[in-house]
Amino acid sequence: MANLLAESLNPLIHEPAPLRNKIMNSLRRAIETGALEPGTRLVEKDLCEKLNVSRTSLREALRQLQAEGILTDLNNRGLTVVTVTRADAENIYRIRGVLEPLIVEQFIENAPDNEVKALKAQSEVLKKAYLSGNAEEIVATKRDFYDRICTGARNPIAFDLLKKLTLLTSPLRRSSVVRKERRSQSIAEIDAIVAAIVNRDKTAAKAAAEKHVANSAVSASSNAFDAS
Amino acid sequence: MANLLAESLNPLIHEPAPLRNKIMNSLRRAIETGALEPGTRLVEKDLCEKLNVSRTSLREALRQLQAEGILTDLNNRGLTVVTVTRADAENIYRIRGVLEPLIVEQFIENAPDNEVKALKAQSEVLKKAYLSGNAEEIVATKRDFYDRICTGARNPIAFDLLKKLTLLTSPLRRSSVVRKERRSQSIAEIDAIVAAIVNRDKTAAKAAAEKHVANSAVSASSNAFDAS
DNA sequence: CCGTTTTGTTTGTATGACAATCATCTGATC
DNA sequence: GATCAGATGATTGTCATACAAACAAAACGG
Repeated sequence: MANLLAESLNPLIHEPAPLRNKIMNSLRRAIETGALEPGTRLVEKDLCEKLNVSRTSLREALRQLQAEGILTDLNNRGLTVVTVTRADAENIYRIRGVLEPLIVEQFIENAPDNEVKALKAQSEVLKKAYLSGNAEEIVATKRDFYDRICTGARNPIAFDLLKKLTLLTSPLRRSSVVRKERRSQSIAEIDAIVAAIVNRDKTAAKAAAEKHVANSAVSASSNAFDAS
Repeated sequence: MANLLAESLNPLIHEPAPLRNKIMNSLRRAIETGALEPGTRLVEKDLCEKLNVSRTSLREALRQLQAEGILTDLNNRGLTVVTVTRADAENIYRIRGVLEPLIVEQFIENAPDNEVKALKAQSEVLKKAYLSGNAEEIVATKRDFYDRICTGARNPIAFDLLKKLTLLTSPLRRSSVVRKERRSQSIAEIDAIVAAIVNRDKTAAKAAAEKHVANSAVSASSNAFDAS
């Protein structure tokens, strides 16, 4: 019980993170969850009051998010949550379509056996999560899965890029996890990736990763743009 | 003469860009040219005095550059110009090795004939620049060449990523242009890319682009890390 | 109803202030 | 002379306030 308590308190106690980082995380999460929809205008004074921070700190956080591409400049009239057009989405998925195979390739090159094993285990957890139906659990588990691959690939720069890119399309993907057909498809695709990784088969793994991205793309895209 | 004068004054006259953007550009250029070497600590007060700006604006610019990865956090002790390790450099070139072929592919898909023609023309200019020997001219011309490809590819997001990635490795590449062997090699590689593009041959163009990145990688890497 | 002026809102920039943190120097003690 | 504690200083993090500039919307006059 002491463990549980410590675990739940640790993140909050004596958080030495600069305030602007907390602000960034807060805003990022809000965008990720849809609390801040694309196109929403961000008025500094309002945010200051809601977050209870000074304009100075808030603006620094905004600049950082702006540089990440999540917020976009609106003339001289402040910032808005970026609206990802269909063309943007296609471009993002094209990029992911080459970055994720690269990550998988580097995972095969650099990850020791125990990490491969752990990845396989995590893929089983993910499979169960897909079947269980809990959307939040799916998202969390999938994130863990991806983190393992990216960390194992020993390419933090690509990891960073992918995080930013996926955040950009999070508004598109939000409702996409729910669809049952896509779920079983995802399971098969992930199985293929993991299987190829276990065999240390780069070509197959890259192909599987690319296919997975391509399918995610049509799923997210049809979800966000075709629906009327 | 009026033209020359206007050209050199234009960037300064009535620039409605926010001050922080000017600061960013100034710092970026300083890093690019080596005036600010990797590892240099950035002290806010000093920079304020040198640039004649307030700490508020400066800090916002710093946050933005930090988000771009050019500046890195040093504990709680301010910012430094990022030092690209050998591993980092390899990773960056791996990423460029998949992004640049993608861009070339999208150029073939999306660029109209007149842009292809203009690109070919620009490649001739670049070739001449390589032979002339003027380092600054080479860099400027090459940048123009790249800009054309990236713009023609209609993928501004990838363009943006590439700009940031290449800026990161600019300290490595700086002395690399000078070497004569690399120059003639570059000419051949770029010719191959352009030729494939003119033929609208995706496979060949991607292969040529990948090869070009790979060769740049060994050149920059041997230059920066192997030399003692 | 349209064009102009006024007003209000919001961002951009600057200044001054203070707390917190970390580095370095200093001095006392053994 | 070495080591440790405390004093000192430099630097960042955060805040409140102020004002100019740009822009939007409302008010006004024709």
